[in-house]
Amino acid sequence: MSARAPRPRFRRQLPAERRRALILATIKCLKRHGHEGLSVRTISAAAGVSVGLINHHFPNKDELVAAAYRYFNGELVGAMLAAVARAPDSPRARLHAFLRASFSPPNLDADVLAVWVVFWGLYRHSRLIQRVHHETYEDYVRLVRGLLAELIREARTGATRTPRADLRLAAIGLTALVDGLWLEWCLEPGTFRPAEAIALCEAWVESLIRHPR
Amino acid sequence: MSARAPRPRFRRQLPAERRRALILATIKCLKRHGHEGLSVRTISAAAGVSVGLINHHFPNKDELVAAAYRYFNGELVGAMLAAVARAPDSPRARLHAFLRASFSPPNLDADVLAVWVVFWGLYRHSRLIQRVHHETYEDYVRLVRGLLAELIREARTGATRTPRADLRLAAIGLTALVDGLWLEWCLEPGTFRPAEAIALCEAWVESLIRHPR
DNA sequence: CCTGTTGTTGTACGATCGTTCAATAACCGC
DNA sequence: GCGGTTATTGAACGATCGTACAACAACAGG
Repeated sequence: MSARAPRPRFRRQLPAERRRALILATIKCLKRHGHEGLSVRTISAAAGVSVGLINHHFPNKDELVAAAYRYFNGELVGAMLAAVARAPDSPRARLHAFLRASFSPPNLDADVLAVWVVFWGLYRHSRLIQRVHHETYEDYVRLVRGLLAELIREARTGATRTPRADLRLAAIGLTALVDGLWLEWCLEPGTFRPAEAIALCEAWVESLIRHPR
Repeated sequence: MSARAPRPRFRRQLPAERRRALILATIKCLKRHGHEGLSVRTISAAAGVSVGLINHHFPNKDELVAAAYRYFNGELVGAMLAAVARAPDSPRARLHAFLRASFSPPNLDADVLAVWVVFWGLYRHSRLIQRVHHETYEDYVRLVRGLLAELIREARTGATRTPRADLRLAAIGLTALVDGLWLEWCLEPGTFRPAEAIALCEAWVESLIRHPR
């Protein structure tokens, strides 16, 4: 009665699944340990696999990190687009939905900032990261510009003329304000509430439309 | 005729001087190589000294990095305070001087951002960096709040009442706008000119004072 | 049940990391 | 000039890094 139960020591998975699991583990390590979490041993341990598996699914560590960056970026932009798409069909409601999504979990999180900081640090010295950035950031800029363009177009139906240049500067300013507030909150969550950040942004846009320069 | 010229192989320096040189070398490496520049070998090579000297003047690498952070922070805040002090004695002139200093070299520099990014990345996991941050950042916040308080006090001499809460939110918003624009410019210097950033900030403050919420 | 494919393991390697420490030599005071 | 102080050097250590690779084993198709 050799009731052998040779439970398999590991489970084979399709490359796509394993790649995704490794990407998720990379982000988890980044959140937990920052830049120090970016080692193949830390990541493979978090994924519950051996060290060598990373180089089986990715040509090298940099490619894994770049894939994680692409995934992270895509999640953010996707959440923003989805939030805007769910909003009522009015320029103000869409902007509000965008701001609400910007200043709520899972984006408004010190862990998320920690991940961004690491990616920013890699940006200057990694062609891969630069390429991923340019591929994904454009969608975000287009979204912000689109939201503002709607609002300005709506306001322009009146008598006030609004020159083209305003849209460019407005988008730059709104992006800066959102990013700056987001950064500030993540660094020191106690100093203001998310609702106040949204109010600040909406007030800025409002004054921009009512008193164009 | 033994015209021996036994030129000394190195020059002894006072600990204070050497420490300063090592701090400057650390910042230089951070600018040039980012997080990868943070190794005792890279730093000592940049300073033109041997590896062992770092541990003679600093108990360990983390203390050197923290000292570099303190120096870097001090330089920034010092430059801001000096710029404001040099300005004409009017609230608007002082704010303008602050903004001009924020959006000019040496602060407005992608290299400087690279250094900040590394320090931000260390912030969460290093008690030393956290302590230095709290010791130095307070001066900066006090400066911004002071500038805004002057402006609001001046505006309040009229009939409009301006509740206390506005100063807090105003400082938060201005800091966010400045930091966000600064970050944006360093990441992509081509999209707008420093003068436009200053104009955006001043317009924001202006609308804040004229139309308090 | 056997066989081929290939996802997975774990060791090994060379490089680099931060730190230690004995030896060295530059400079000051006599 | 001659010691004494100590800033400075450079080799050595153990730990950890990313990658390569041969051996193993899980699963599918016959």
